[in-house]
Amino acid sequence: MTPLTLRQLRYFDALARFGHFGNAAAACSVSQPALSVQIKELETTLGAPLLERGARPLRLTPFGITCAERATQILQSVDELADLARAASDRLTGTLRIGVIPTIAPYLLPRLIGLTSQRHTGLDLHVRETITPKLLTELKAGRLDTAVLALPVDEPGLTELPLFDEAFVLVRPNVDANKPVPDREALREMRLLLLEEGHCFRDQALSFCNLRTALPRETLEGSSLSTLVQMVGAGIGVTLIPEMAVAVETRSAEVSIAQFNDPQPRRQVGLVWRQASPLTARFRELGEIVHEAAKSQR
Amino acid sequence: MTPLTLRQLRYFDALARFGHFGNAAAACSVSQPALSVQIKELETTLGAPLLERGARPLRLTPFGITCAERATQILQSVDELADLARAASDRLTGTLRIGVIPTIAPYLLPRLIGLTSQRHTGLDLHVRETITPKLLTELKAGRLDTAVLALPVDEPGLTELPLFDEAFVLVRPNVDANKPVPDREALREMRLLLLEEGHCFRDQALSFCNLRTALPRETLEGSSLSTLVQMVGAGIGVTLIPEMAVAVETRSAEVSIAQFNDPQPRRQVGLVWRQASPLTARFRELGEIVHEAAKSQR
DNA sequence: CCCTTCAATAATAATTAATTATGACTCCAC
DNA sequence: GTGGAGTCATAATTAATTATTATTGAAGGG
Repeated sequence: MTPLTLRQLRYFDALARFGHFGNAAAACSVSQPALSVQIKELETTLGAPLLERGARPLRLTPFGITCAERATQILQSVDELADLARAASDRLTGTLRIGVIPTIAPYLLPRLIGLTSQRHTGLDLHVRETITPKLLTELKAGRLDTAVLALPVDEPGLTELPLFDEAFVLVRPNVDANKPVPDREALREMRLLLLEEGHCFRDQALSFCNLRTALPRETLEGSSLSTLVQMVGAGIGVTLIPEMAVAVETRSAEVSIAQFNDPQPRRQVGLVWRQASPLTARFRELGEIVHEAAKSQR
Repeated sequence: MTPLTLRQLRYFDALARFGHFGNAAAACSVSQPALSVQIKELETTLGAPLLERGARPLRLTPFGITCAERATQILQSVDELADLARAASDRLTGTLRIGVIPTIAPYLLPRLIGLTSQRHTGLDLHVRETITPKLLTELKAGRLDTAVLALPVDEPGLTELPLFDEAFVLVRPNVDANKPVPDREALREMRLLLLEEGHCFRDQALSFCNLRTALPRETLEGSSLSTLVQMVGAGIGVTLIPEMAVAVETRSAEVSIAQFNDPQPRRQVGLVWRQASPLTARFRELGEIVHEAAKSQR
């Protein structure tokens, strides 16, 4: 009887996540037959079918579901073993999979990558940019090592390290530059441009205005801060952006920036990782570097 | 970079336990160089030394000790996975979602649940009672594992297992007990009580009378066989019920039961499941039990 | 010292897993 | 139902990994 291999568990884990042989194989960087064969091997070894052949969309058997959960857990343990090894070395080396939310990534990453490549030769940063809930899912599943996002996230099993606070500033057309800065009530009467659903920055902006949801009449949604600022430049409305975005975003748009009077809207940016990760000390080190990279943008 | 393998962990686990390459290799049924090479591979992959070379007796590095513990734990999880598979495939256990049509459910289930709870401790039956089309939809969507209903269903992708045949009997008021049994033509002239639209039993009864739809003038619809029999008892008309319902339904009603002369109306009861389901063998086993449970009602 | 023991290395054989090519089956649209 | 796209399984072959045996180098004990 052939022994169980980690390779089989890796392929099966991918298959369970993608629900598709071809995509799972691509994710594992192998051909589809290679994955097919290994899955069948795994079924033979375990002596029980993992999925219903010939059913589409792909369906796992009850045992398959159990097995996939267990496989994921085993693979995570194995990854931690590798982390453990890295933690034993005294520097930040190897591959580090880091997630960053879209309202931070473009302003932080260029400088962050610059800093780490200077000081930490041997560190290979893999960056994933997406919204907070997805980052947290990936993090907990062990597909990311750490993430830079707005605190608090308040998830059990995750450690948060606050790095710095930053204010949100008002972006309005140049023609409005000399008008008085609106307070939160006045802001509610203006056409406020926001990021689309799912971005934490959107929620923070809304909460500053004491709104729970957007007022459909008065808002317009964009997929990046850059888009929003361009629209402001075209006179369509006003928007908020974090301080770290100011330098980049005002470079190519005819807009005026204004600080709010107290109470200023703010967000806290921090680093998050799995509490159980053996790389905790390395993450704190990384936090320093992220902080430094962000500082130069503000 | 070569990936971590379970084989490496197995060898290293043995090495840590025996403290001796030769003995560890023997325990793994491989030659000493084979183990040596794999251990070195593991060290390369992890990027840290696991043991102090050139020391005798063999000494693990601090990281090696941690690693050995973790390896043992991982190997244990993998073994558990194999156990899980055996438990899953050995007998009919776990949760089984079964659908039953309303003209079978009340007569089959009490005894079926009795039998399974006796013989298959560990089997958790989830029952859903509804009409055939809905059962088939649920089945194909994977929200049911199997269903007991009247055959044929003739759906692609589903397997049918005939279990038994049963006749329909005539239910009429006690005062009619000594009248001759009507044939199908005579039945058309009587006031025939039927289940409401959607029940396959209704269609089977109509088809016996050579009718495609009910004659509105002469029929009355009920939502359960029990209701129909009660109405017969009140002298409102006559109805048909399957044999398995006789014992239960005549207990509390003043009605008389009569067998039809040939050709008798009949239905075939069977079990249906997704062709692709790996539980086929278990379903056949379940079929036996359903058959037995039904037998005792007839 | 020499001898024994142990682990590493080298050359080669065996095994395992990959690739490409192809076939079968399902689902959908016409 | 017929044709086509999509999806997974299978087959033949090649590439890779892992094993074996034979041998060497290094350490410790008489």
